[in-house]
Amino acid sequence: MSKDAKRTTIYDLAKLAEASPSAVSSVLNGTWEKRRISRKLAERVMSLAEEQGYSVNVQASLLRRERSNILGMIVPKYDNRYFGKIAEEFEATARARGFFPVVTCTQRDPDLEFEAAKELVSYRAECLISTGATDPDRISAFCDASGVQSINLDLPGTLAPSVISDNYSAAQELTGLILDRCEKELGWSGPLRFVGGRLADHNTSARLEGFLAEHRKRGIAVPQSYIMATGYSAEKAAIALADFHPEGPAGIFVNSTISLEGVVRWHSGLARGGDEIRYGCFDWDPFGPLLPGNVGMVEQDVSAMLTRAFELIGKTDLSHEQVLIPCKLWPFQAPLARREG
Amino acid sequence: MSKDAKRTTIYDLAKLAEASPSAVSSVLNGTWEKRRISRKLAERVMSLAEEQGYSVNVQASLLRRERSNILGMIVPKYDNRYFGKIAEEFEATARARGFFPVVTCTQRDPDLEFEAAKELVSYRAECLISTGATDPDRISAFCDASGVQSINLDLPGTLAPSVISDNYSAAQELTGLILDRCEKELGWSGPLRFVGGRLADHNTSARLEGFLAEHRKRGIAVPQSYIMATGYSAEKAAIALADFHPEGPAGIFVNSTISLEGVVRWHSGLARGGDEIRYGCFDWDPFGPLLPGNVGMVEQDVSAMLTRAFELIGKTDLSHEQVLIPCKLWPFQAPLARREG
DNA sequence: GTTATATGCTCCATCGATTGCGCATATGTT
DNA sequence: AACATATGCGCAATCGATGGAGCATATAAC
Repeated sequence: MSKDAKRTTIYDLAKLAEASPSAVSSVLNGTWEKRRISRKLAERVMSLAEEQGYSVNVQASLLRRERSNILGMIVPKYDNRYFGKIAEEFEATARARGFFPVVTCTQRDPDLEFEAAKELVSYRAECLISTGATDPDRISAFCDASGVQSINLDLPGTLAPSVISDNYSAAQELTGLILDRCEKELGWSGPLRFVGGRLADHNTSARLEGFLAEHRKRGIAVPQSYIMATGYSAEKAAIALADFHPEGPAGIFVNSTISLEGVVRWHSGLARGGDEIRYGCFDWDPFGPLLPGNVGMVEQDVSAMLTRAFELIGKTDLSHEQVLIPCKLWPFQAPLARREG
Repeated sequence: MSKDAKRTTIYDLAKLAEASPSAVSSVLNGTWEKRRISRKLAERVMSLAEEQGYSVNVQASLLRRERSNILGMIVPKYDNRYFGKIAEEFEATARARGFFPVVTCTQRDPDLEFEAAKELVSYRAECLISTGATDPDRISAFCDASGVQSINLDLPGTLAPSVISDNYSAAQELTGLILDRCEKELGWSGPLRFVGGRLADHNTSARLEGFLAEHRKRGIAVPQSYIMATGYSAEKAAIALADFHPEGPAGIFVNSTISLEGVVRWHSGLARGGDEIRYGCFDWDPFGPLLPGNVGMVEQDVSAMLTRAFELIGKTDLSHEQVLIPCKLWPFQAPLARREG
């Protein structure tokens, strides 16, 4: 069975079953009742297929029907829970709806993103979801020219509908939480510092706006130097903070878990122990609640985002609007008083 | 350009270029010099293709050449850095070698694993790499019957070559590290507890052997009740430890970051503060070094594993042996003495 | 007994790209 | 002038599956 150089085709099965290839084909793709094939022949063919280890040649099948069933997704990285969850849920949902999901990871590299998109278009994907793409419009334009639907997730574009988190509101809430906790636990009232992300990036700028709005609401001025959007890198966050040796209380709004790594590294290295530091992070990680000084995290609602994105698939009359999905804010308890234990 | 219901084909381009479809095809797939097509025609075709936004129909192309260029990979989850890195590096390496990587995440579900494998075989993948598959032999047997090569990564099987971490040695080293640190910092000499993983699982049992070997070497007996292989879940690890209220020093060997979450949750909730607890984890996470009590972690050498796996692709004369890849042990510094600061 | 209707299956063109073979025309050789 | 070789390209079969159209035979209706 495993010796055949060539794989079993419907023609082989047809010979064995003494039937025509079209009968075999219709049995195997489930249209045999519509095509009035007898149950007897159908069963013969199916058991032969089983026996011979037959599996359709998808390439041939897809060539003939003009549908690929492929759903493509581009994600920048797999190095945090957010994108990991997106990929997992996307695959599960796609499969549940009869699609073949193909997820590809493009390392935040605009050219790689575009190459991957082109590849997925070559495979005649039904729809391409660009997640956190650095240049979503370039991808949408290309997809458009090839008649492939595209949808933006996480970062918005102007040439396709976009499903994104409500960064502004959640950032404002998180800022409020950190300020409240600083007030309550340290008797100190800001302003906070903003660490991580890229200002050119839509999400970062929306979060910064929320951050500033909450300060404004409370009548707190934020010095320019407090905004440290150092990119998505633990090192850069740690370096940006390296010269910061707080003498008194301080608070930080951390943008993404990757920056959080840098902040926590800095924090744990503080000579004075950093007991008077409070921070919160716009992103979720299961180790977050265990980090000293962390007052809360924002978790983006991946399920809701994907649900909305899937609703858009196949729709053609789309206005290219942004769909905003609220986030969940997880406040953490004040740390157990270790020192007094 | 975006109005065409049908996508541009080589026949359309042939008409526009006043040439034959075969000439167009050879220009577009790079064989035109071998086929003695003039540079002049080639350039005309290429610019027309660009202009028309042409992209090959991979389905048709792959049907004709009997090569798919698809490299499939099955991973159980994207919820930790290990599998995330595997997926990322697999994709990058595959792309660099001219393959089209398709990674699919199967939620540790044996049936889903098998379905995904069947799907990839239908796509005529050149080779399927099963990572951490719960039932790798079932997949290998199926692939074998269809003439598709299969390779096991992370967990070994008997029907295909397997590239796995040297769990035994690394576990023994990690056990030694934890015991040493308990000795040095707490003046206590074990035995340690073993938390997380599944005993039926090859990796867990190899790690447990290394764990026991190191104890044996030091003449330390490990009570049966100290082995708590509660599965891959933070909750279960936390529950298993819930009744454990150490009065004196204690040490834990934690199997995987997912279990580590549970251990750390338990640890941070200890009434006495858990200052006399030391643990280490067989797995890597960037927040690890920042967790109090964590003396070190084992990082599996993803690059080396994938390099070896890629070397096996296309080889047919394979003995189905296991290739062992050494891990890296990262010892962490003793925590800065916060309390005395 | 003749005309509908149902049943069960086959024939064949088709999807788009690839490639062995071969036919012209151009250039070189003696 | 006659022949050899090189250049440039087209023809047509092929990969495997699909599905509209149609052909027998069987059963029902009148």
